[in-house]
Amino acid sequence: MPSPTYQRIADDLRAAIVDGSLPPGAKLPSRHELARQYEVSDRVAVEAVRLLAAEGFVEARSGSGTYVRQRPQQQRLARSWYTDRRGGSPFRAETDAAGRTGTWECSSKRVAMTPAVAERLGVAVGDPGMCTRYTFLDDSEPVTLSTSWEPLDLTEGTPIMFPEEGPHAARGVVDRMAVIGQQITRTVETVTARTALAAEAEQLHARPGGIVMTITRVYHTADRPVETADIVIPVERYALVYEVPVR
Amino acid sequence: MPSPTYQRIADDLRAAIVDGSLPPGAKLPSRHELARQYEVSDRVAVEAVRLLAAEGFVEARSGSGTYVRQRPQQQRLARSWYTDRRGGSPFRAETDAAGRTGTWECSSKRVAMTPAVAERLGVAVGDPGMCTRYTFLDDSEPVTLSTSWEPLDLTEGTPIMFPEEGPHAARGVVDRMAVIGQQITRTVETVTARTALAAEAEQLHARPGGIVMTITRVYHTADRPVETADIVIPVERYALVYEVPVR
DNA sequence: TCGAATTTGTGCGTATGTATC
DNA sequence: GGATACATACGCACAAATTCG
Repeated sequence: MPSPTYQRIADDLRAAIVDGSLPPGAKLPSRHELARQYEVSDRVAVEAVRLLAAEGFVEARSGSGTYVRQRPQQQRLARSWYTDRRGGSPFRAETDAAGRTGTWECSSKRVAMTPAVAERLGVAVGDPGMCTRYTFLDDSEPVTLSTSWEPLDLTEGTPIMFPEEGPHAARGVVDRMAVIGQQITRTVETVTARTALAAEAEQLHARPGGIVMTITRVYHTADRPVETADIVIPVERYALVYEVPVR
Repeated sequence: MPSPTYQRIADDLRAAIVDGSLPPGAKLPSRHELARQYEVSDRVAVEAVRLLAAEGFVEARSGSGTYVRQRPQQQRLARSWYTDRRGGSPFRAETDAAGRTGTWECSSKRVAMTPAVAERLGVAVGDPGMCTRYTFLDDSEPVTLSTSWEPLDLTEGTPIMFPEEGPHAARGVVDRMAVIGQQITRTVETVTARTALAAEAEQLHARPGGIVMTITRVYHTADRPVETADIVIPVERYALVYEVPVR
């Protein structure tokens, strides 16, 4: 079976973009022009271009034209073994090093552990936990969403019970846990990717349908998991960098 | 400005899928049904469903219906500090541990270093290099593509010049470089994600437009970078797991 | 086995609105 | 303001796959 026409047109244009004959910023033929060249109806050309837009290869500007997307300079988000060496939060250390201004907003509330989170933390479903939602901002632009859970059987009644209140606020998890004698020794990060949900796209000022990477992070002491988080990062603006010692 | 209707319909369905009211395998209303429910034309319902299909939430079967996709069990691809402790290739160690059968195909050729690769390896553009393309198979299913470059000023004339020939074939890069006295001490992996190119989708037996993670890997000795690779992994089947010591 | 009904995939022509130049 | 270009929407038509009596 032959590919449908709109696929064939999209394939032609995609190939031209990938091999550089349509460089970033170049303007695609208008859909009238495409329809004429391929001898198809206007609508078919629309479908072809819409497909490329959904794939992120081009960006349509109403009234102006459709252009090959500039791949915006990705910032690097280091997640290496050495990032937590100094005090403060890893995110702040990151942006400071790059000469940018990292801030965040958050809110915490008590929750009952859901099955997925309970399993990661090795606690029972329904156990009490502290759930904190963060939005990280880089020069006022939202760049990362994070939802974290800590088991209250560890932190209840301690000065670090609320991650962002009291004398130990705004430090990283590693430092905060150290205050109550929990020495975090390792973190396991599971990285995958998917398209952004509508709510996430809005919060991150990202394209709806844009790709996000998700990190499922679990901090461990020698004895047990003590914190877990779901982290959402738009691929448009950030790449993850892992530096790993060998042997 | 209000969202277009087809977006609103897609948002409703997407939310229902994410919160579980439309579980994996569930059948979506047909486009006639959707058009009736939302009091829109047939075409608008088609666009809404097409959007969800492009995002990978649903799968349409012609003549039957449109169904919420089963998320196939993601395999985990460990990229931790300890993976290279034993001999052989990391990929083989991985599949062996999971009780599966890892094999691969590859071909090597001499190339002149391109600017992007030359920069990673700290050599001059146009310097001679050995470029090897791998397709990794897991129980005969292609799961990872990798293109690797090694500078020939290091390996020319040595027994490891061709990665997959001679007495040291089919070992990992770390072991092979050790043969010529290059002790690899660390690797830097930059992780990002994008939609698959048509050729990649075909090679990986993946959905065209499906999401792949890409890893740009550089192996370093204490002195210099000695190998770099571009690795492409379909998100459908694999998640990356980084285990990172803290402090 | 056949055929009718259903459902998706694709395509055409048209219309209206809005953004850009 | 006018020409151009994209965004959305309507309605219709037919092919191909599937389902089911």
